[in-house]
Amino acid sequence: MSTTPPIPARHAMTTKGSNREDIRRHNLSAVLTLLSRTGQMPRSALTELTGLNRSTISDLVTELEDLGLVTESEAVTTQGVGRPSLMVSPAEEVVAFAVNPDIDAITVGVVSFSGRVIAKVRQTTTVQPAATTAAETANKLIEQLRKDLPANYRIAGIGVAIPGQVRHADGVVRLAPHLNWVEVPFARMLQQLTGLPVYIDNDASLGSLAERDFGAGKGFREIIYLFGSAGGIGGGVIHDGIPLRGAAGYAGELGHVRISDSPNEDGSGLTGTLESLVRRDVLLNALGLINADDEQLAAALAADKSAKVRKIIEAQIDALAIAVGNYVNIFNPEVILLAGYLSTLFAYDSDRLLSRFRWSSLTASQDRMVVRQAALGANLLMVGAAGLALAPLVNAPASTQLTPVRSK
Amino acid sequence: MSTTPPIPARHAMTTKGSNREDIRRHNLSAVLTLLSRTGQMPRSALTELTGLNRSTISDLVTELEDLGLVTESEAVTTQGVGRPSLMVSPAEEVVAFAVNPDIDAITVGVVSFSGRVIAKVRQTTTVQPAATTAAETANKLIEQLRKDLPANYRIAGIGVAIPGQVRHADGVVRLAPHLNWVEVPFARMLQQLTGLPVYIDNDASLGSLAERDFGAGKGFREIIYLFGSAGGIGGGVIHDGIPLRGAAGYAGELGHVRISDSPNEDGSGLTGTLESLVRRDVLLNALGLINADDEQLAAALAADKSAKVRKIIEAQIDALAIAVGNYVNIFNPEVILLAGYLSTLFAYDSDRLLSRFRWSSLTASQDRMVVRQAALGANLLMVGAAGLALAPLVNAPASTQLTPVRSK
DNA sequence: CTTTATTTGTTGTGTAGCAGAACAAAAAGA
DNA sequence: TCTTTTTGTTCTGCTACACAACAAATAAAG
Repeated sequence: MSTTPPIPARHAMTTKGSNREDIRRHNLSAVLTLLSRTGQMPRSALTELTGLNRSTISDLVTELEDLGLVTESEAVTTQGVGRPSLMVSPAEEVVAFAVNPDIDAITVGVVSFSGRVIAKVRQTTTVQPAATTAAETANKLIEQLRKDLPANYRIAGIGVAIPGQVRHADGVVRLAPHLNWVEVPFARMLQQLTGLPVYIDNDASLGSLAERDFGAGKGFREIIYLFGSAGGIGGGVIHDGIPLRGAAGYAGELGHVRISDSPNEDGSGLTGTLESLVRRDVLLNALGLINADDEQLAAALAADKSAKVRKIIEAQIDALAIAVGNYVNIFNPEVILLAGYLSTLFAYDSDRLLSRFRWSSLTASQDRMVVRQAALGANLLMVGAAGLALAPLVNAPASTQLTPVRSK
Repeated sequence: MSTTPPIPARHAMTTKGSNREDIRRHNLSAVLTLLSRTGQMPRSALTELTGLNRSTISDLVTELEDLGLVTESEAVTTQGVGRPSLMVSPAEEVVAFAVNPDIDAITVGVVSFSGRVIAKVRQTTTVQPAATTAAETANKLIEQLRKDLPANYRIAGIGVAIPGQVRHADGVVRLAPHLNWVEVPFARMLQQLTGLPVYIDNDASLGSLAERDFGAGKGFREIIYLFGSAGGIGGGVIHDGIPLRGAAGYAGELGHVRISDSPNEDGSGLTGTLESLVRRDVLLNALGLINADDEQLAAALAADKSAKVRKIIEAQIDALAIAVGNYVNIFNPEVILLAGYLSTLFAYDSDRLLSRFRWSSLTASQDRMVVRQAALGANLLMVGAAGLALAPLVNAPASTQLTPVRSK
């Protein structure tokens, strides 16, 4: 008998039964997931990673090939004794559109199955686009991108990243403060314009997914993602490799968590929250900048040696450290990813952040935990949003419909 | 085509393949899970709830019966047209021991598979029992209870609820402040004494599980559980029906989250945390009580009308409201369960708590969310700890070994 | 009281999908 | 050139589920 059996990973799961079809779907999905994460992989690696039999993998890959989702090719490099294994690659012709409406611009991209951004267009807008305008602009940009795609490409759908709260039952934007959208059925609007299936979620949540699959969170299963932008602070939580969504999809509002008695208000009117204390605009102001991206900000920061600026930034780092400590206590993550403005703060004085944070969380929870800067840059939301639209395909390869580029 | 396809529940799961055995295990587990939660159930209900075929359920139930895990009996009450369905019940002879070492006493119980506490003994101790003493006492009590069990009973194992942080990789108590245990391999110690498999976890986490299965959290999949005791404030998070454990098992330290600039220290030396502001002992003191259980406290509270006491308790309610608001923003739960001392606070002035909390969390996240008092009383930890020990059996009914009461 | 409709348990058959074995193919090394 | 190693292919077998046919047990209708 084993000394101390490990606590079972899943204490209780679903009480739904499963049958042969579920197995097949799960195995097809497992293979396709591996391929979409790594780009390409020999068949022998698939057998090893899935634990399935060679003959089964052969069968699965054949089915995926028939579905047009993967291609097989002779191995170019051989790495050892024995017959070389066939290389399996995700089909480049399967793509998804990514849409990101924001205050100043609407960005639309085409992203391939393997996470490569094929094309991207950005249309700047006048202040605060109305939802209908945004949907029409997005539709126009999608049509434009669609024209340039080869005829044999197929589309999984559209993924939308929203700077706000999205109800995932029906894809309605519950509240997006900066866009001034309230209860906007954006998914439905865009679906009706484009005829494509539309998937929608909060931007920070999608960012955390992209980082998990292709960025600094690769290989981790417990991730806290904190993203600072001009609009405020958003968050995403990955638990056991899966995003935490909550009852309606609003989970992960890590910026709106109260950590102080300060009367400062954040973008949602809550006082003493992380977002109310860590403010990009305050720092820009102190540096005499009006509009600057994160690179320009970092440069200005490196140049400025004034005590005033240092004081501001240190106060913000201290606030961030408290929040990070809180999330370590709550989630016991493997890694905390700081993105955007928060990444800049971390880079400015990581020692201060780390030492303060160690002071404000339980020591046990800090075991082997790391704080990191996020890795993905400008294409973050494109990859994340497209990943959302591609998820149904990856989860159920055989039963997901794809739309040809040229509609009949 | 559907208008707006719902966001897939699981964005990405494991990349391990599955085979026929996995199906069988999953289905046996699904049936047994349903039975252990509801006590008993007709076969027809099992077919409906699992979605499996009648003949398959017949097969599964037969196997579980052969394993001695369930019994079938003629339905007593008939409720409608048609042939009455056979009633399936979890076997009463399958039990687990529950152990809960605390400052003042060690409690051990026998809990049946269906969540019934068959017997319970409590041995008071002198201050702060050393781990070895606690293990020996627990072993003695287990032997005592074991003697009284009928010979045909079988034991799944021992579940231990620890008031502290438990590393779930090896069952070591990382830190239990009130017991003054540091890096104690309690699971291994108890396993060596008893010869039974030992499972161990944090007490509040186990409390949340018990409430999910048998208490106020029944039927919910997104639960925040906050428990106030003499020792401090613990928490448990249930996400998608599964407890949130984090990288090492320390997740859910909801009492040690900083919500204020106050210099008050909590039991772990962190300042401004929920636990530092919501203190049972402070209230007891103000009421002139030395040692009182929650009932006595509530009674004293009802009798006392002094402004001083009201002020103390209102400050604590306000602090609790902030924390509750934070957790709503972070987790977007369906229900928040307040247990122990926090339940008393809630009962004292629920309106104040609710209105304050609504003020400190995002409105969207409050949609259809409820705050409730926990339902389980004194047997909470017994049921939770036993559930932990029974989990492997429920998850893999066919391949889990049970130990006979009389060892050969 | 008999007949009918309804629901459930039982039994036998069909089948999808995975494992495993045997064999062939393609590489490296002796 | 021969051996060893690794992988792909093909065939067989088995398991576990769905489905259909039938039997059993009830309530309702006549």
